[in-house]
Amino acid sequence: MTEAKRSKGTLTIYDVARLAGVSIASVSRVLNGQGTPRPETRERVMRAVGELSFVPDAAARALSNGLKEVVGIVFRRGGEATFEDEDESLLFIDGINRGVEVAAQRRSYDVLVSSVGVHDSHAAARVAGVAGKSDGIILHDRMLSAVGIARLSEMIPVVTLAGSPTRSSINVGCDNDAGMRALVNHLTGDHGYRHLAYLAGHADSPDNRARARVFEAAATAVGAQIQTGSSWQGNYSASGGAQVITSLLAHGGELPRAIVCANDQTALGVIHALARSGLRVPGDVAVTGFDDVPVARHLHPSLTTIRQPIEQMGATAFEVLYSRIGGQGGESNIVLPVRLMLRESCGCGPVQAPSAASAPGGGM
Amino acid sequence: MTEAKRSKGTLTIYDVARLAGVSIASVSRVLNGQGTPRPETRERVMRAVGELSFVPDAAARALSNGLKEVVGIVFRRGGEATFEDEDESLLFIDGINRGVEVAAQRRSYDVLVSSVGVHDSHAAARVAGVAGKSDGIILHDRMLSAVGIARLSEMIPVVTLAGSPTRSSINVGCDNDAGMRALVNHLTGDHGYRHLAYLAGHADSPDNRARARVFEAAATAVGAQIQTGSSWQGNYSASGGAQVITSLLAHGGELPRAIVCANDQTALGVIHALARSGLRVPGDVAVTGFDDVPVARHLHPSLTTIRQPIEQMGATAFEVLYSRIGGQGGESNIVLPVRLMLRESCGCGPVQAPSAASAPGGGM
DNA sequence: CGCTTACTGGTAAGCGCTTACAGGAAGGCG
DNA sequence: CGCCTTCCTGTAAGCGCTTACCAGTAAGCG
Repeated sequence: MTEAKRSKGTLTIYDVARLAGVSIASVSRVLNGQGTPRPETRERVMRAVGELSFVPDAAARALSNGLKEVVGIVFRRGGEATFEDEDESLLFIDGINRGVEVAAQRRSYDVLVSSVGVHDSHAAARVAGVAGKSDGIILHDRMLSAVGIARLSEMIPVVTLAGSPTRSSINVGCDNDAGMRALVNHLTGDHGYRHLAYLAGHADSPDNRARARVFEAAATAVGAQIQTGSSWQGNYSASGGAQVITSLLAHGGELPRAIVCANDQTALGVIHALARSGLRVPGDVAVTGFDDVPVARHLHPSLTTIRQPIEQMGATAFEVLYSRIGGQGGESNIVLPVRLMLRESCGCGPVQAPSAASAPGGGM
Repeated sequence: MTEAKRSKGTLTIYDVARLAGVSIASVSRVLNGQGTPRPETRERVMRAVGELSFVPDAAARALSNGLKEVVGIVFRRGGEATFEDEDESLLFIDGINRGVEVAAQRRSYDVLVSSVGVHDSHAAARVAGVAGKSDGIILHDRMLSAVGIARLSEMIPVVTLAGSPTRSSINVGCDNDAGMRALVNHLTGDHGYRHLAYLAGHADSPDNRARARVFEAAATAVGAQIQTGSSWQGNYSASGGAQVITSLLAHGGELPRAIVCANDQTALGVIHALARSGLRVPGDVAVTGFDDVPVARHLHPSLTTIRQPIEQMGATAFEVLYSRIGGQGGESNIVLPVRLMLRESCGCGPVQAPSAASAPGGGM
C-alpha cells in the first residue's frame, strides 16, 4: 500500500510552493480563493499548478476542513443473474441517481454509489462504509430498518427516498395519495369500472402501503368492489406480477375489471400473463402502473400510469441533504407532485401522450 | 464548514480507545485486523465500537495510508432535456457502471460517479476533480483527448472504455473485429445480400472506426457492394439514425439491401424511419445493431445485433484498474469477446433467442 | 519624516488515522 | 532463579492540506 503511493511521485502543495517560490499557505489560498493574494502571487501559483498539473488530494483536504464534498447513495439491486428482469427497476433507480448526480455537480459535490445485493445481510455494514466516505447519505427504498436509519442519522445527515422521515432523517417521496386517488377516480368515474384489485408491491415498502391504503379508501368511497388478500401480493417485479395472475387464473378465480399495479414493472408482467391466457387489455381487463418509466409509453397497449418526477426526486434529495450538511434544518418530509398519464391500457383511446412521444427515440 | 463538523459530536478513534481503556493503536489494529491483539483487547474494542456505533473517517484513513479505496468513473450524458432519447445510451453506460460497482465491492472499494454534459467544456476539470478523490479512474468513450489521457495517467491509474490504450493507460473494449466480421458474413453469406451500408457513429469514436473498417474489409472481401460517405454519418443516437434515412429517402437515393448500424440505438431510429416511409424490415431492408441493449430483443422486428458483455466490461475495467492501483502492470489493451445475436431484423425467422427470452420480464 | 493602518505572506498547529519503534510482561530455558 | 525470547501494547511521527496568528512591508497621514 505504502509503496503504491511512493511509487507515484506524489505531488504535493509543497512542490507547487517551491516551484512558484511562495509558501504553501499562499498556494492553498490561491487554490481556494481565500484572502486577497497579490495578482503576481496568484499568477505564479497558477503557472506552477499548470506546469505540474497538480491536483490537490481530496483526502487531505477533507481531513483538514471536515468536508469531503461527497454524498453517498445506496440501493438494492436484484440478484446477480437476472439482468433482464431488472431493466425497469434499474431505470427507475438510475434515473434518480442521475438526478442526484446532476444536482450534486452544481455544488461541486460528487456521488459515491453503492448497491447491496437483494439478499445481502451486510447492508448495514455497507451503508456504514459509504457513510465513512461521505458527508451525507441518500438511501433508496427498503435499505435499512427505521432504527437503523435513526442510528445512522445521528452520525451523518440522511435522506431516504420513498420511506418515511424519522426524527433526524429527511424523506423525499411522491404524492402517492393524489396519484392513486386520481387513478381510481378515473377508472371508476370515467370508465365506470365497478370491480377493481390492487396488485401490491413489497409489503414492507412505505410507498406500497400508501398506495394500497388510498386505493382501498378511494375505491370503497365510490362504492366499487375490490379484491384483496394475499393472493394479490406481488413484489414490484414483472415476474411477481405475472405469477399472481397466472396462479389466480389457475385457481379459477374471477378477475376484476381493472387491475391497479403497484408499479410499472408489475403491470408489465401482468399484461404479459394476461396476453398469454388470451385475455385482452384493456378490453377484458384494464391494467395500470405507477412510476411512468420510459418504456411505459411504448408497450402494447401503452400503459396508463402515474408519472413520478424521477430525476427531480433525485435532485431534491440532494438539495435537502446538502442544506442539512450545511447545518440547516428544514422540512423533513418532502412530497413531490405526480401526474396521471392516460394511455391505452386503462381503456382510453389511442394515445394523447405528451408531445415528445413522437420523437424518433420512441420508435419501437 | 468547520462548525458543521464541530456541531456533530465527531466521534474519533480516541473516544473508542478511552471507552475501551486501550490505546488508539490497539483500536486501529483491531479495526484493521493487523497484528495479533489479545482476545480480551479485541473484545473490549469491539464492544466500544458497537456501543458508540463508531465509523472510522475514510478521509483520515486515506491520508494516512495513501489509499482511498475509491475509483472514479466519468461519462458524458446527453443534454439535460432529452431524457427520452437517452434511454438506450444510458442503459449501456449504467450497465457498465453497475459492473464496475459490483466488482469494486468485492475489493471493498466504492465508486465515485460523475457525468459531464455533452457540451460541457469543463470535462478536464471535472475529471481532475474526480481524480483527486480516487485511487484510479475509469473513463467512458470520448471523455478526454489522447494527450489528456496521457497527462492524467501520469498522476493516477487510468482505464479507458472503448478507446485505445496509451503508453500509460489501459483500455478495455470488445472484439469489434470478430463481431462485425461475423455479422457481415451472416448477411452476405447466409442471406445473400449483395448491397450493404454502414451507418456510422461518432466519427471520433475508436469503436466506430474499428467497426467501419472491418465492415468495409469484410464486405468487399466477399464482393458485396457498399455505400459509404458523409451521407451515412450518424452519431450513435436514434434521431441521428432516423435523420440519415429520412434525408437519404428525400434525396431519392436508393437504399442498400441491408443497413449495418454502429449501435442499437441508431438501428432503432433507422427502423422507425423506415417504417414511417412504408418500408418493411427485414422484407425491404434488413437492419442490424451493435451492443444488444436489453430492449433490442423486444423491438418489432426484434433486432439482430452483436452482444457486448456489458457488465463484464465494467467488471474487467475495475479489475485491471485495481491491479494497476496495487502497482502491478499487465495487459494494456483488453478485448472481450462478443456474440452474434440473430433475430428477426436481418431476415432470420422468428427468434431462436437464448432461453431467457421467454422470461416474464421480456413481456413487452 | 515618523508613526499608524492595511495588507500580504509565512510559520506552525492541527484534522483522524496508521504504523514504526520501543517498552514491558510473560513464558522458556539453562 | 535469572536471562533471553516472544508477544502485546503504547507512544509519537507523520500523511497533505487549511487556517489562525503573527511578522514584515508598503501605503496613508499628520
